[in-house]
Amino acid sequence: MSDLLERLRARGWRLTAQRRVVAEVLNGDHVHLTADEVHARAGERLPEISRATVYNTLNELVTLGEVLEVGTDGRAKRYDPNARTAHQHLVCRVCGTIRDVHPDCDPIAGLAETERFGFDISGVEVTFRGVCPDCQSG
Amino acid sequence: MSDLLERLRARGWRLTAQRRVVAEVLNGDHVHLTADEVHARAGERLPEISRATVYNTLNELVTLGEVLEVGTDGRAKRYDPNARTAHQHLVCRVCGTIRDVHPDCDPIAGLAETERFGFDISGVEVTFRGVCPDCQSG
DNA sequence: ACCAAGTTTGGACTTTGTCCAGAACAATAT
DNA sequence: ATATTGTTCTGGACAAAGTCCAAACTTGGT
Repeated sequence: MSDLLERLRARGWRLTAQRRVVAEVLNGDHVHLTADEVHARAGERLPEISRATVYNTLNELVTLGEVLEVGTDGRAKRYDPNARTAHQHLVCRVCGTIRDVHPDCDPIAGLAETERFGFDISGVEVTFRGVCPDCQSG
Repeated sequence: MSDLLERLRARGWRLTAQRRVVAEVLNGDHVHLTADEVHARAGERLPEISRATVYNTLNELVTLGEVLEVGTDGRAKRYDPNARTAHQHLVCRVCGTIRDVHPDCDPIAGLAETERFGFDISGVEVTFRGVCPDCQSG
């Protein structure tokens, strides 16, 4: 459960009609829409919303840390509202479906000191690649 | 050492002048050029090479499995000739520098059966994010 | 030398995303 | 209620990254 609106309201973020529909459209589990999909779905509820506003809002949400940008495998960025629980992604090589998965352990711990090249490491992204059940039969 | 040309010759890949310069330009350790950088450098040696050819060649190399596409954090894709040794990437959040790092263990093993959603998993990409020594002083 | 197959070219096109100036919209003060 | 001020939204122009395509060119085999 990600309750994005809840969190935004709690932060005192100015909630306009446009921002509300963007947040509503993004909310949920295993949701990973592209900016264009967000624009299309937001447009169903608020026909006049502009692409620029969708992009601006998504970027603000990312900056706030309430939404994650994920797994551009060459195509458009996708946005994941589930930014509060550490998780990784499992992506179907055929159809592009994304599932959230939850690691047992912290992958940062697996990186030896000698392999850090003096970097100050702040995060890690793990993307598992595979073929989903639907695409295996094809 | 990645010896890309060596490997390509061994596979009997038709080695034209254009393909040769692309492969030469890519060769090395910790090399992660964008398609545009490859085009620019290839152009120094073979001025008439076209962008389309560079893209075609890079995509073929990726398909062959001799080169990896990496870490488009919103910017252009980068190409890594070191596709034969399992390794992961460490990316500077400030300047975008990429270093290759070598994990101790196979991260796929860390994904529980119940978290696989029926996928047939074939690979994993791990990207560590941080700030490199040069950018820490800034 | 000729043919067939594979490669390269350059330009047009598509997709994804940013930028900007002006219009519209809150929220607050008068 | 009205004016003021700062923020947000809009739509269109723009830019970057990459794909597509038909025509021209190479290459290897006979």
